[in-house]
Amino acid sequence: MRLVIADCEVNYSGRLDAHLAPAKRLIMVKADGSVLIHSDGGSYKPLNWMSAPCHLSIEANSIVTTSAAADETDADAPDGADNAIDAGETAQIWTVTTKKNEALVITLFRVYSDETFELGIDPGLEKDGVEAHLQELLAEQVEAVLGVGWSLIRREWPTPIGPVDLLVRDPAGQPVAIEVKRRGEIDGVEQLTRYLELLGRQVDLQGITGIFAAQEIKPQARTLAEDREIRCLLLDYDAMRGLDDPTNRLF
Amino acid sequence: MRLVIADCEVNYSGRLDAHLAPAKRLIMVKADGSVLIHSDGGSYKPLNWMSAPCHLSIEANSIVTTSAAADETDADAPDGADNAIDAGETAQIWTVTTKKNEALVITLFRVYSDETFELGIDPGLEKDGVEAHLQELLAEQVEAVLGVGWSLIRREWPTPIGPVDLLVRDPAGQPVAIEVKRRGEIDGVEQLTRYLELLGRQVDLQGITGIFAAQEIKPQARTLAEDREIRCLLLDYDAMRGLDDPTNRLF
DNA sequence: GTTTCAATGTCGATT
DNA sequence: AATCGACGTTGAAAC
Repeated sequence: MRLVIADCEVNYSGRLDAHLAPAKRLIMVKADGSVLIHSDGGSYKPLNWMSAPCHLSIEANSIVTTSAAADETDADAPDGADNAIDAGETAQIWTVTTKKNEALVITLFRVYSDETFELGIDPGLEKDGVEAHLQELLAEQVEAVLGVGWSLIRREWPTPIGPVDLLVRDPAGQPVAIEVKRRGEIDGVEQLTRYLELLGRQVDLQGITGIFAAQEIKPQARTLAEDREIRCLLLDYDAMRGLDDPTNRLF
Repeated sequence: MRLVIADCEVNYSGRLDAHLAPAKRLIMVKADGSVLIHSDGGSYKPLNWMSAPCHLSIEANSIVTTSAAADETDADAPDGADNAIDAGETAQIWTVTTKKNEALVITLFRVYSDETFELGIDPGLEKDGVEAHLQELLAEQVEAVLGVGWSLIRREWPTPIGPVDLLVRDPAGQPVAIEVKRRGEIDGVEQLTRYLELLGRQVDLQGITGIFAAQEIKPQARTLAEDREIRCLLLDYDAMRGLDDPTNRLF
C-alpha cells in the first residue's frame, strides 16, 4: 500500500465526469492497483477513486506557469518519492485507466509524503446479525415466534420475480408469506405486496396473506402494510438467538 | 489526518457485530474523528469504520501472553508514534464510540508508522451527471425514438407523489406516461405503477398507459412491467446524444 | 460468468 | 429528524 499526501487536482471520466479542484489530500494506492483519494472529512467514501482492475502510469511534467509556458527544464526528473518537493515547477501526472474507457487523472503539484508498506492478505471481516441470520432463526422458530399451530412450509419459496423469504401455514391451515428485513421500510412492503399478488393467483395459494417481519419497522412502512392488510411483526434478534442456542440464554 | 500502519485486531458492535482477526492494516483517523480501517485490497470500502460524530480514546495496556499474564511493566508508556515498535509486550487499545451505542475497538499490537498531516477543508467534488440528460434527450426526440405520430405533452408532469418524467401522446391520441431511468430495476416499475394508478383517476387521462424506458432493463423489472402491461423501451444513450448534437455524429 | 438482493450502505434533496 | 431516490454504489450469493 502506497500512501501519498500531496497537493493535487483530479479528473475522472467514466460512468460520469467529475472534477476535484487543487487541494491537499491523501492518495492511497492499494496492492491490487486500485486508487483512492481521501480528504480529511466526509465518511468512508473517497472523494474519487478507481477500482481494480486498472493500470497506473506516472509521468513528470513541466507546469505551465501563469506568466509564460515553462520550458521543459525538468522533463527527465525521476518519479520517485521526493522529487516534487521543490519549487513547484514540476508536477507528476498519474493516469489510472481501466479497459472500460474509464480514466482517473491526478495531477500532483507538491508531494508532502510518499510511503509504501507491505500489508499482506487480510483474513477478512466476519459479520453477525445480518438479514440472512434473521430469516434462518425465524424459520427455525416459527411456532415459538408466531404461536402454537403455525408451521414452516419452506424458506426461499420461488416466484417469477424472486423468492419469498418464508412461506408458512397458520393454525387454520392457510398459507402466509413472510418477508424478513433487518430494517422494515416501504420498499419491503412493496416487495411483499408483489409476491402476494403473484402467489395469490395460484390455485393452491388462493387467499394467501402476508406478514412483514423486521427488527425495526418504520412508521410509514407500518401504515402502508396495515393499509394492505399485511401484518407487522417485530423481531427480537437477541431473544431469537437465545432460543436458538441455549448457551447464550441468560442464566 | 492521522495515518497508522499497525498489526491490529478490530471488533465492531452496533447495527451488527463484526470482527477482524489480527493483521497488518492501515488505520485512518480523519479530522472529524471518523476512523477507517483499510486492508491492501478490496474496493474503496474499508474493512471496518466508524462515522462521525464519534469519540476516540486511546490507552496503553499490557498484553496477556500465552505463557502467563504479563506484568504491567510498560503500563505508563507514551502513546506517541514509536512506542509500540518494541518486543510487543504492550498494546494500544483504541475505543471509538458514538452516542448511539456503537463501539469500534481496535487493539494495536505493533505500530509500524504513525503520522499526522494537516489537510484543510476540501473544495469538494463537482459532478456532471448522465441520468438527467437521458430524460432531456428523450423529450427532444419523442418521434425519433418512439415512432411517427408520437408527441410530447410535457416533461415533469406533476402528480401528488412527484412528477412523472414524461407525458406523451401516442399516434391514436392516448396519453402515455414514461418513466426514464439509467438502469431499469424493479423500483422504477413500482414508481411508474404508482403514477399510472393516480393519473388514471383523472378524467382527462383515463386509460393512460405506461412506458418504462432505460439504458438497461433488468429481467425481473421487465417481467414485472410486462405483467402490468407496461411497455419496456431500451434507450441508446450514445445514439440519442448523436441525434441531439450533430457535431458528435459520425462523419 | 451474469443476475439478484442486502448494506454498519452513503449522499443529497425535500418534507 | 425522517423519508425518498440515486449511486461511478459495493459486496456476496444464487443461478
